[in-house]
Amino acid sequence: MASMTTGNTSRADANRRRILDVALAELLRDPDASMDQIARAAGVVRRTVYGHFPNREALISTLVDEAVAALSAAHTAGREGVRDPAEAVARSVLAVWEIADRYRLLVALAQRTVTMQGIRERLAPVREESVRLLRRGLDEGVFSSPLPAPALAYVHEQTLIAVLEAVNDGLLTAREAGRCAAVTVLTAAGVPASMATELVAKLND
Amino acid sequence: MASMTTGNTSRADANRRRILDVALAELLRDPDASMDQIARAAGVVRRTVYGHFPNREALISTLVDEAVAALSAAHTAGREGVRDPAEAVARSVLAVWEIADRYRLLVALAQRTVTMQGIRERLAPVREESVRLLRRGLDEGVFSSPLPAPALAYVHEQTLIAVLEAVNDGLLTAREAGRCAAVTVLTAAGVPASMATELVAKLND
DNA sequence: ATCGATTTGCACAGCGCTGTGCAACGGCGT
DNA sequence: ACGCCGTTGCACAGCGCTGTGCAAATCGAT
Repeated sequence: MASMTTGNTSRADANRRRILDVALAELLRDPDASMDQIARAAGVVRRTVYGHFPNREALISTLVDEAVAALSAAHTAGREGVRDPAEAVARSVLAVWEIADRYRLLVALAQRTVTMQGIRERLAPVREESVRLLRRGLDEGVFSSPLPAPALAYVHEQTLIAVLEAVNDGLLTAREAGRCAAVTVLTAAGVPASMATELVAKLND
Repeated sequence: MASMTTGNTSRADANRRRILDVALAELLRDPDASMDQIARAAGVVRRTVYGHFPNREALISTLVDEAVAALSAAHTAGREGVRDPAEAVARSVLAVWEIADRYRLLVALAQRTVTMQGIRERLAPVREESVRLLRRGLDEGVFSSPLPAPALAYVHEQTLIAVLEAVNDGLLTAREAGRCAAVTVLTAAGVPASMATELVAKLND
């Protein structure tokens, strides 16, 4: 058991991975899910989870780190080498959509003051990038909103969450949802609906 | 103490009212705030709260009932006798804005599976009205969105939350925020930005 | 079959929260 | 000054969760 923290057997690794995956799903369902709920959902006993993570916070922290990394990558990949802010936002949304569940967890956890304040800090860089992009769009007149860029970023974020929830409730198929989300985010930013749909349609080749 | 639940002394009533008000604020800050936190924030001992409400759920339930009533009233008042869906939505948003904090609590609690599932039920009627209004706007071509009406309702809701949070973070003054929220909701629904700003400006006389 | 790594089962102490009982204390009107 | 009603302080049992210790069982590979 001592080497579980350092050494790497395939068995232990697989379990650790599965615990993390299940924990993501479980925390998505209930942000205050207990270690026992997570363990049982992973087909494992509570004591085993403590073999892989010293405490609850460490588990969540690992999850958050992975999510932030994925989000950051998606966000960056979406907007690199793109001049048009609208297109950058659209690409970014489509990219983030691929890791929607992890994004959702981040937002859900960031809202709870209890869970962690460190999340906001770890999330800050990618949020700032988002704000910069929106501000550029606002300045160039591509976007149009009475809201300042940081506030628009909140709208951007919550819009994604809203569409996510719609998919969750079966109101939308997962396939069309990504494009819908992109179009909605753009129109919320003040891009004419026709222009937004056309742009997003073009991105899917 | 027995008559605290039935009889009405001014003292007890004032306390009860203050407990409810403080509980609203406290639960807004942390949806899982303990009875002790709420009591102390209200300048009262925990035992006293149990004198007014038999248990935690009863307290929250009262809060929810009040909030649903206020929301329902605001929502109805906003759209009665208005033919244009866009104007109805705008008026509704402005009306809801007056009870923003209670609305926020409702949404926050509705998201937690733990707290109550009854909230969704009590919230369902007003949500359905919202969906109907959005659907009418979609059908009449006033709104334009790739999203079906129920999904658009989610976007509507989360957009309000986003602007609320922006105000909370000092990115917006409370005065301008209402109109900003209305404009943003409309543009998210596909109403051209210029038309949305003009309409909302007109509503403030 | 055996060894080492891993998981399990159980027991435990500790913490914070809920809800209740009860006696004492407070203000306020008469 | 008295009585009423609300409030307080304290004590208590119960619950669920966390994190840890330890011995037994189990799995995988040699």
